[in-house]
Amino acid sequence: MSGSKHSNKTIEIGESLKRKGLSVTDSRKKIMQLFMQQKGALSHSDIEKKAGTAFDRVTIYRTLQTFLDKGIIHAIPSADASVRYALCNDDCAPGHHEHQHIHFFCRQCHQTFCLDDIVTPSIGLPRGYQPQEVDVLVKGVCKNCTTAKKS
Amino acid sequence: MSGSKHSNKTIEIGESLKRKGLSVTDSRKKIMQLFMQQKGALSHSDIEKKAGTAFDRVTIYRTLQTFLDKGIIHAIPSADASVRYALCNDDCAPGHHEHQHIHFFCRQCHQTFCLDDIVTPSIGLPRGYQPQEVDVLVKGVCKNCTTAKKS
DNA sequence: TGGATTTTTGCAACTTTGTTGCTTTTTTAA
DNA sequence: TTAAAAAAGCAACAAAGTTGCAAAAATCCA
Ligand SMILES: [Mn+2]
Ligand SMILES: [Mn+2]
Ligand SMILES: [Zn+2]
Ligand SMILES: [Zn+2]
Repeated sequence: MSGSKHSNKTIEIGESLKRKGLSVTDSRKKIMQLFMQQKGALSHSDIEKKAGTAFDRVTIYRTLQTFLDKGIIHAIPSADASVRYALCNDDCAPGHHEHQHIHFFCRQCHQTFCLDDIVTPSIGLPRGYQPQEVDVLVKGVCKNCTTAKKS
Repeated sequence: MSGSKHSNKTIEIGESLKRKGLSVTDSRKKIMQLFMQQKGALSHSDIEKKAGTAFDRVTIYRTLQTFLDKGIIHAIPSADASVRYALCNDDCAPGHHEHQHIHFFCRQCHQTFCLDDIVTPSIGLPRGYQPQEVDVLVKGVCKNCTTAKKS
């Protein structure tokens, strides 16, 4: 961290928001930063905890919705009613997400990861079913937790 | 529900609950029946609507939890924070669900179906990741909606 | 079948999560 | 620098989920 008013990263984040057609505000910068710092995905309540009292709950809801709309983040399905979000790294556009990667939920550290290099398989469906999108969620033990245990 | 008349189905449902080691109550019979009548999966609120004022909300929560624990139903992941449930038709045991099938969410009728004949693909993961379970959720247009449109 | 024992239910009170309308503040663009 | 537009904060509300406890029902056994 330099002593100057703006680090490079802050400038980058601001630029990135502008490129998506969004005005640059403290909460958007902060939430974007949280996603960038984070290896795993974040839920609403994760963000609330990490952001502390800095922002109103409502602002977080609205920011997440905006980021979803603009194709900045995507929602990751889960079976426990707690949706998590992660940055889109493909070129997702406003109104259209295009993700081919799968997600991994670690039962040990309870983090969810985007495995960007693992492409979703094509699924053979019964006659009449028209697929538009495939979500794959693998549960197990993640890389970090596996190697941590070994040593 | 406790009249003198018992249909075959009612007896079957009671037997089925007993086999799972559960006592037979009105709410469990009713909720079990709803799942059996239904082609698609049911959310908590679906059940609340269909059951009307017959049961307390809390009873529905507890019944769903019990059915999950006993391996009678399974939870289906979704990206919109509304978990749906469907009957297990494999031999799921208390404490252990074993499902190999995929799920299909129809964007037109908003129903979720178990495609019991479509087996989950095996996914090649990066080194260090240990998979234990694979959930596949395909979104698109279901068979019913496709054929309905054609005619 | 009756009645003690165990289990489940309903209720109330509460927490958490999510939504909406409105006012003030901040950001943007001229 | 200022006017217009957008976002944030606030409050009030609605929906979803949890917990403890007393009443009701189901099970068990003599
Ligand atoms: Mn992802
Ligand atoms: Mn299923
Ligand atoms: Zn892990
Ligand atoms: Zn359909």
